[in-house]
Amino acid sequence: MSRLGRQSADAAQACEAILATIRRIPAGAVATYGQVALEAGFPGRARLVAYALRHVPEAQPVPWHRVINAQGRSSLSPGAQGQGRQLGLLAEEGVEHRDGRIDLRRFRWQPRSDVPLLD
DNA sequence: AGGGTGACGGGCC
DNA sequence: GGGCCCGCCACCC
Repeated sequence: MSRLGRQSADAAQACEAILATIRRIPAGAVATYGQVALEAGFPGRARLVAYALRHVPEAQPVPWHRVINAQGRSSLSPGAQGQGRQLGLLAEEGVEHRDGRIDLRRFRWQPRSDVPLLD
């Protein structure tokens, strides 16, 4: 198992579900922590997403930079290694920001909402 | 066994 | 718009 440190089997399983959800976020879109939690089956547990993200090995193919907070901002520490890095990666994917703020109305990931529900 | 700490968020004011 | 408070809960002293 990819057990990071010592964490409960429960938490490890939750993290996997969360990372799997994050992998579904397409380039050019972003999702909030709360949104990922909900989509992964853990409504109201945004902090669990933060926890999962904190422990993602860099080598792993998880688009961590596509997860931002509900204010449309990076929750990483200010600086080139934190917010700058995340905003840079997002910019490469076409996600624009004004003074570090991303317009969620434009770039929020909308899982399967594109499915036309014809009446 | 307690208390503190978060890559959070919603509700209020 | 911004700030505060409180719920959340896994982990770490």
